[in-house]
Formats: sequence, structure tokens, C-alpha cells
Amino acid sequence: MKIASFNINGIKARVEALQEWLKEAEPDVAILQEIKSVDDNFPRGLFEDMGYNVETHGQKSFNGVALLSKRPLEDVTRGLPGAEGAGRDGADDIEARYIEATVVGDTQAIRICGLYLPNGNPVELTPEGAPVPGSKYDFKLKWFDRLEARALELMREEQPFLMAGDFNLIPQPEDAKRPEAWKDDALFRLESRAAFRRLMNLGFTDALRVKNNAPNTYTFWDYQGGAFDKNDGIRIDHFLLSPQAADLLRDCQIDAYTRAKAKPSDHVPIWVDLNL
DNA sequence: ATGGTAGACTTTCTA
Repeated sequence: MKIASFNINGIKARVEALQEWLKEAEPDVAILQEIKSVDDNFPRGLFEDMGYNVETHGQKSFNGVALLSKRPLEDVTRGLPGAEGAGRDGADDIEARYIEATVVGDTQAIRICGLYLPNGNPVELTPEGAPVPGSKYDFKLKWFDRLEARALELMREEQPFLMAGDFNLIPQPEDAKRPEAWKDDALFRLESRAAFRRLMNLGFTDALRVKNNAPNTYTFWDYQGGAFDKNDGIRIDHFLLSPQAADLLRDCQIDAYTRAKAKPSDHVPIWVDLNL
């Protein structure tokens, strides 16, 4: 089963490019981020006509995630639990950044968690050097903590699951063409990377690290300054597999070619092939 | 020193 993740940077602007890539790549599941659309404006019919079931978790203008799947999407939940003031199902999670569903393969089921982690810039620090409470950076780190809590719950079930999407996080210096340029950025600062490491240490496998650890392999290039032509990129879209999912891993690659096409997203798809 | 790109959507925010 081929499961892909793609930050499309706006469904309205990306309808043609997304359909073209789906025809070429033929993923069984596509996890989308930054649909930048409310649920009612997502052109679900276009993808249903291509054989996909569609589940969205959108909001006006910003963020928004979705799942496309050729097999049924079961037990869909929207929102990341644990938001301040949120209900027990995360219904009050005000930014639409997280969606889960179960897909049943030929041999077993897998829980799929699609996420769009907050960017976190600008970094605001107190004179003591702590993230300013309520700032975007603080929101990012707290979101990481909530994601870790959800991951721990799923780890305890000891079943195949994965967390995939735009983590807005550069794990290591080799994951950026110019790591020094990101030194004080929310995508690379120590607190962010420490939070990602805590998550990883629950037992995840970074699928791309295992299957394609070639140098200068990136998933995002800024629109500005001809970044793609210079391969001035960063690796911030990740597939994290639970131990039971990692046992099924056959391959993981990125479709960097999509970045060179007309009207590209600033991200490119990343996908895994799992034996299920 | 400035502006450099793109998307959503008004006028400015987000990335």
C-alpha cells in the first residue's frame, strides 16, 4: 500500500497539479496539508471521480488537512486532543491541523495520523530565554507536547500506525542546504528539535532516513530567490512509523520532480510503500 | 538598504 503526504499550499491554486500528480503517483492514500479551505469549498467531487474517498478538516484561509483514500476511511477524528479549553474530542481545537483515520489493508489495518505542525515563527523569547507564553513559538512547542501525548496513547496499543505530514521541523543540520541560515529559526531551534526528538524516542522510525538518506534530499524549497534551482532546500515533511508499521516498510521516496512543474507547491510529496 | 515569492483575500497575514 502506497501512502503519500503532500503539503499542497492551497487546494484552489493546486487542483490541476494535485490531480496530475495523483494520476502519475497513484497513491492508495494521500495525506494533504494546507488545503486553505473550509470543508464546503473543497472540490471533493473531483477526487471522488478519481476513485478516492475524501475526508477534510478545513478552516477559512489558513491551515486545513485532508485525507484521500481508495479504501474506506474508518473512525475518522478531527483535531488534536488536548487544546486548552477544548472538549474531550478536540472539537474546540481552533486551528485545523490534524486528522486521523483507519485504513484496512489486505492483511491488516493501519491508523493514519495526518498533521500540519505550527510553523512557530517569529521566535519570541523572554529576557531569560524562555518562549514567550502565548507566542507562536510557544504554541508550536505546546502543539508538539500534545502530539507526543497522542503518539504515546497509540504506541501503547502496539499496532501499526504512522504520523505523517508537514512537521515544520528540520531534524538535523544535514537536512538543510544552509543549516547556519536556520540557526535561530523555529524550524531548527534547539527547543523544537528537542521536542521532535522526544517524539521520536517513543519508538518511531523516520522512514526517509532509513530508505533514502542521500545527501541534499529535501522536501521544501522557498519560492523566493530561486531556491529550488540552487537546491537550497530543507527536509521538513516526515513519515514517522510505529514499530509495527516499520516492520512493513518497503520503500520511502520523495517526488521532487513536481517542484519543477508549472504552478508548484513549495513542498513536494513524500511517500511510503508498506507491506499491507 | 531594500526587496525579493506565493496564496488567501482585503489590506494584511501567513509561510
